[in-house]
Formats: sequence, structure tokens, C-alpha cells
Amino acid sequence: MASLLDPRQNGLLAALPPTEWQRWQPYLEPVMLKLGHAVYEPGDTMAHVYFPTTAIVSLLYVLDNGASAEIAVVGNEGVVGISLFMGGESTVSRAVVQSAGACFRLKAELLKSEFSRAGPVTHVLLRYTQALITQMAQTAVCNRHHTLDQQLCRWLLLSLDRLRDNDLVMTQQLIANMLGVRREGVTESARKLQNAGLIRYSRGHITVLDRAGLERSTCECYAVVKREYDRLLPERPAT
Amino acid sequence: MASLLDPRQNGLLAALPPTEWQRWQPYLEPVMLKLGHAVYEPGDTMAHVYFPTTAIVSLLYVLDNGASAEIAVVGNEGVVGISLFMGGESTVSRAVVQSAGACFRLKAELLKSEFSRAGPVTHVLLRYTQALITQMAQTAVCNRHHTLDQQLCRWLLLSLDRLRDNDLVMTQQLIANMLGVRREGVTESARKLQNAGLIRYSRGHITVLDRAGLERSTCECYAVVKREYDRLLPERPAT
DNA sequence: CTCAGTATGTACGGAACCGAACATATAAAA
DNA sequence: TTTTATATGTTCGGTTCCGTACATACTGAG
Repeated sequence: MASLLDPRQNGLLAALPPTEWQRWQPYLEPVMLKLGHAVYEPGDTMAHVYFPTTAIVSLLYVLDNGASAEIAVVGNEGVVGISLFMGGESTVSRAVVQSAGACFRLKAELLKSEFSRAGPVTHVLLRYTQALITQMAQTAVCNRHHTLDQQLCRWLLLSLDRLRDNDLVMTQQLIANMLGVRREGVTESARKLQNAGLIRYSRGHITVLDRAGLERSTCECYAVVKREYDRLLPERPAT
Repeated sequence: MASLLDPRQNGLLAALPPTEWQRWQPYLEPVMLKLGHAVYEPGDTMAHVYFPTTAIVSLLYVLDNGASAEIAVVGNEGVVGISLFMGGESTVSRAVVQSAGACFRLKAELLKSEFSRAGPVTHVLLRYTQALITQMAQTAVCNRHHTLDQQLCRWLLLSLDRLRDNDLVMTQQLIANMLGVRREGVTESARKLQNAGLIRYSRGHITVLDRAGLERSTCECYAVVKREYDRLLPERPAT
């Protein structure tokens, strides 16, 4: 259990050089995020940024008519609240907890002053932001050109990469909200994947049985995004 | 014609404080961009960033199978090449000239050193980047939920905002590539708009007759993006 | 154990867009 | 002027996903 409360389980915190890490450590506040909790709403001025360790947060956009779509997903590789250091203070999207778990938060003012030092913190946060931009761009293209079957595989893989095991706690209705499609469509695609032996599911619980099979079934979008994250955020930072 | 070669026609350059502006001025190199020219290709390490004044550049993503979709559009409000200061050096997207015209470019090394000063240059570039992120996110949602008719209106309005007149030099085939749909679909949507008296077109030339009508016909996505650009990039900067 | 709530399964007509094929019209080149 | 290339118009069957309605199955509360 101790490792669950280790801030260094977050890739960005782990990438901090010793000096910065020691400076931050006293201010990192552990927080448990519950499934469905909105970390921020459109237009909110955020009081903190959140570094997930075991939690997963979806950046979701909700239209006037209630339809929604996921823009990007943030797990232990990233941070929720980039608009704070980008200077806009708020965004037009929502951030919703997709998988309950732990994270560490930092006060907005502190993060902004650290970011403005123009040092390693700045660099790693900006590189992360570029990876996030890639994910958003790929989502846009994927929404346009790929089938629901492929997109479901992509979504499962992106979630899996941010989890410690192969179990997602997630109903088909929630997945449908993320992908911006009907629940029935997800039911059908999920059934196909189950029949193919790639996953098993029941009542809000999905187990991935054959990860390689999912990778074969998805579109190129998953690999493009993953490669770009790996390129921009290496395990051991240059600095 | 002199005004066409005024770098201050670009909003980001115009937002520079006097000190920075004087420092940059000698290094800003005017370049004419031809229709269809690729400012950069996926994976390219860029040698310059480009500040359009009258040109418009599309950030385009091309899939393995040749299908494509526009991620965002950059005109005189922005800059092409954000990955340079974000730290990634390259992107997975293409930048293609959508409307021929002028721009000013700056050497990559110079821009990076200016960006790293952590001053007004940094702030305005980051705020612009957040606006660009909003556009990408909105594109993703729009691709999912809105009709081609609505998206064509949105696309025309975004282009119009970046032009000096109401004339776009653009074939329906090129618009189809941007929107990631068939040319026939664009033909049909464009015909509807022409019948409604909103536009007039012929052989690679589109004239907007009723801008307000387009705004009534498009989805909320256009207004959301415009509002966010206005919020993040005010005419007269705070600094 | 029963009941109510929630999650998933199935079906059917309709809308939007695709893929392909082909027709027509305008502009540019020879 | 004729030819050629390019831009737009039109059609048709097919696919994917939507909207709606309803059925079934599992689970926890009482």
C-alpha cells in the first residue's frame, strides 16, 4: 500500500531532478479521487493541479445538447490542469475521474511559480503538453475515420496503459459517453471482442485477456500516440 | 501593398512589447507561401517558426491509408511550429498552406532562446498554444457529433476570420481533404449553402455572401473556439 | 426471498455518409 | 479553335451508426 502513496509513481514527478523534488515534496498533498468526480468544470479557475498515480482522469467535452466526447485521457504519465501553466487559467472541457484512485495535488500558485523558473520543471511540463496535444489531434482524426470497433480497442488500450492490472471498473454506458456513441453500439462492439476472446466483461467490470489481440484489432492511432508519449517523456529524463 | 509586408499584421507579433519587438525586427524574414506548400511534414525538425500575416496554414493529419483530416487552422492570429518551443522539435501532423499569402519567419534557435527568457514572449506563445488546443479539442467533438453541413459552415467561418476579404481560393476537393470527407459530400453541402444564398462558388473560388447566415447555420463549435481565442489573445496585451 | 435498480442484449427503421461510376461544365493549353 | 485537364453535378447501392423500444439478467436492499 505504501507504493500507492508514492508520488514518484507519477511519471512527471519521477522526472523531477533531486533539487526540485525536494522542494516540492512537502507541498504534495495526497488525494483520493472517486469514480465520476469532476476535477474541474468548463470555465473553472483551478485551485490545484493533479498528478495521478493510480487514478485515471478523462478530459471530456460536453455539448449544449448533452452529447459528449473524450478529448484525451490522463493517468500516471501526466497531470490534470495544464491550463494553469499555459496561462489561460481555465478550459472549455471537463475533467472527470474515469478510474478511482490516488493522486497528488499541488497548489496553483506554487505550480505557477515553479513553472516560471524556466528550468527542468518547465521543460517536462511543456513536453507533456505536447504529448497531450498529439493525443487530442489523433482523437479528432480517429473520430472521423475509424470504426467504433477500432476505437473501443484504442480506448481500452489507452486505459490499460494507465492501470496496474488488466481490470477496468467501467460500464458500457460510461464508455459510450467517452467515445461519444450510443451505449448499444458499445455493447455490440464489446460482445465482438468478447467472442474473439480478447476481453471478458460483466456488469461494470472489464478484464483484458489478450492485449496483443487488442493491438492487432485497433487502428494506427493507438500506436502513434504511444510512440509520441514515449518519445517526449522518456523514463529517465535527459536533465 | 506595404501593409501586406507589415509583420505587425500578425497578432502575436503585434502583441510583443516594444523591447522584444525591436530585438526581433531585424531577424524577421518575409516569406511568401504558395497554395499547397508543406511548411513541415510529420517528424521534420523545423528550422523556422512562421508567423502568417495574410497566409493561412492548415494543420493536417494524414493516415496510413491516405485519408486525412484537419486538426486546426492557423492564420494571422497565430504561429506555425509550436512544437519548437514546446520542446518536442517535431509533430505527427503536416502543415499545409491553405491560402497563399505572406508570413514572417524566425530561425528556430532564435525563437527558442527568446522563449526561454520566461517573459512576455513566453506568455503570449503559451496562451496562443492553449487557444490552439481548444480548437483541436473542438474539432474532435465536432467530427463526432455534427453534420457535414454544420462543419462546412464552421470551416468557412474559421477561414473567413483569417482573410481580409470574403473570397476563398479553394476547391471542393481540398475542402473535403480538410474536413476528412468525400468531395461529393462537400459539393452537396456547398450547393445547399448556395441555394440558401449564403455563398456563391465556381471552380475553386468561394465568395461568402451572408456571414451572419453561416453563423446561424453552423454548430456551437465555431463560437466556442472564437470566444476562447478572444479570451486568451486580447487585441491589446496586458503586458 | 422478493423487489427494485442497474447493466446488458436485441431488434428495426432511418439518416448520414461512403465508394464507385459517370455526366457535364469551365478554364487553360496547344 | 480544338484539345485537355480540372472542377462540379448526379446517381445508386451499401455500411455504419442513430433513435427508439423493449427484453433479459444480475445484484444488492429490505
